[in-house]
Amino acid sequence: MEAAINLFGERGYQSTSVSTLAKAAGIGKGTIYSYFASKNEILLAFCEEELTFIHKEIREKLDPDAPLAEKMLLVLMSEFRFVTKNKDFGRTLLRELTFPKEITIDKSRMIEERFLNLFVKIFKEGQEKGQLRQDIELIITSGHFYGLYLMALSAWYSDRLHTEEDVRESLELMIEQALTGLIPQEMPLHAANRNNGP
Amino acid sequence: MEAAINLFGERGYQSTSVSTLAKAAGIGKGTIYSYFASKNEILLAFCEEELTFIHKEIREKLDPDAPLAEKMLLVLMSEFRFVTKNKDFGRTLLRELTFPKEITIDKSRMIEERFLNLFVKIFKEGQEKGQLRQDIELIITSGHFYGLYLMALSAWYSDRLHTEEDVRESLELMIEQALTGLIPQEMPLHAANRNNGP
DNA sequence: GGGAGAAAATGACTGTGGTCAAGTTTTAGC
DNA sequence: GCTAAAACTTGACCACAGTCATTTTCTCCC
Repeated sequence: MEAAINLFGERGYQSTSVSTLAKAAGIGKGTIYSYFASKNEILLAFCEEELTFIHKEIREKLDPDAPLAEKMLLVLMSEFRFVTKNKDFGRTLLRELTFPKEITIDKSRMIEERFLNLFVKIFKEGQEKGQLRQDIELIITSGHFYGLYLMALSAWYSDRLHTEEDVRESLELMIEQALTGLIPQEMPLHAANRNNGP
Repeated sequence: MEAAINLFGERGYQSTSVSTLAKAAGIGKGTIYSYFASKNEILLAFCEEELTFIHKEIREKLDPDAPLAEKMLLVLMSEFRFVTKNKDFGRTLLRELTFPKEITIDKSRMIEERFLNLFVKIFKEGQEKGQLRQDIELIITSGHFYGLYLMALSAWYSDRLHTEEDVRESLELMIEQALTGLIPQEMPLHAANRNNGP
């Protein structure tokens, strides 16, 4: 892991071969594969270590009295900044986290669960403060926001959003939409659904 | 492309090597790389062909008078079924579509744009029928729903949702949340935001 | 028809992730 | 202290994606 952090930091993830990594760590290549299921899993393990640190940092920055939208934006943008600090690193990590191979499912889920738990915790506080509906499943709501985060990342990787500022704006809008809802606000849901004309 | 469709169908994407594909097509391997930037781009090209067909099918199934939530669920589930028909195929495709390498950004964006346009079209109809707020940017709303779709797929690939039925239920809940909003419905946004206790 | 130059096709070659049979070290029982 | 089994380590080896110098084919003008 030490060697991995150094080499990935210096030369990037893609251009560090497993053989090089093994040599730097002073062990055989095969040994690496008896501790990690694939090269990508090394990345996940690295990410898991970092995440502890990042999440602590986020918790410190979080103002408990801030509006829910502001809290979520802070969390999502912090994660965004971390994961896109290096483009290749982030892409590989996200690919493996979001659409994991069978071989890395366990590690992937463990990491994603950390995100989701952080979300759930924030939403629970929100519910207690009356900022959030009581009749929703928080795990679904967390998934909802995780989806917005993925979308923003995807748009950034597809060059549809060019800068951090673009990402922030899009997230802000999507969060606002998620909180206030998309149907016309003066009209209850069942009426809106079957309305056939302006 | 013909050879690709056959071989990917028979042996799967991962286990079809580019050399094999070239031999089957009766051309040299290098020739393939003068038409496609990478092996993954062949997949994207294949997907683009299929998408025309899938989208036509979706448009036929869409009841124009159905509630918005129902329409979106139909669209998202159709895409889900298509992309997860074969697990490996879908994973590689989604990885490349959602977090593309520089080399495939163009093709990726072209495909994603088709999705988003389909969404925008549906939302525009929704706005005309008064099912949707007038004061929202439809492209952001489309992104919002694309995010929910990605989340559902991710949960399926991570084994957090096991069956198609699980995916449908989660999507249904998330769509409902997106439409009706997450803040308490009798309370306007600005009041909810700074409320400090139940 | 011929020849020169552009365009397209090719497959031997390279570097990589991942495997596994053989080799080495540790552990446990006597 | 000795031995046998269990646990761990290893690097030669494999299959594959992607490259590029060379060869083949096409194009167009005289």
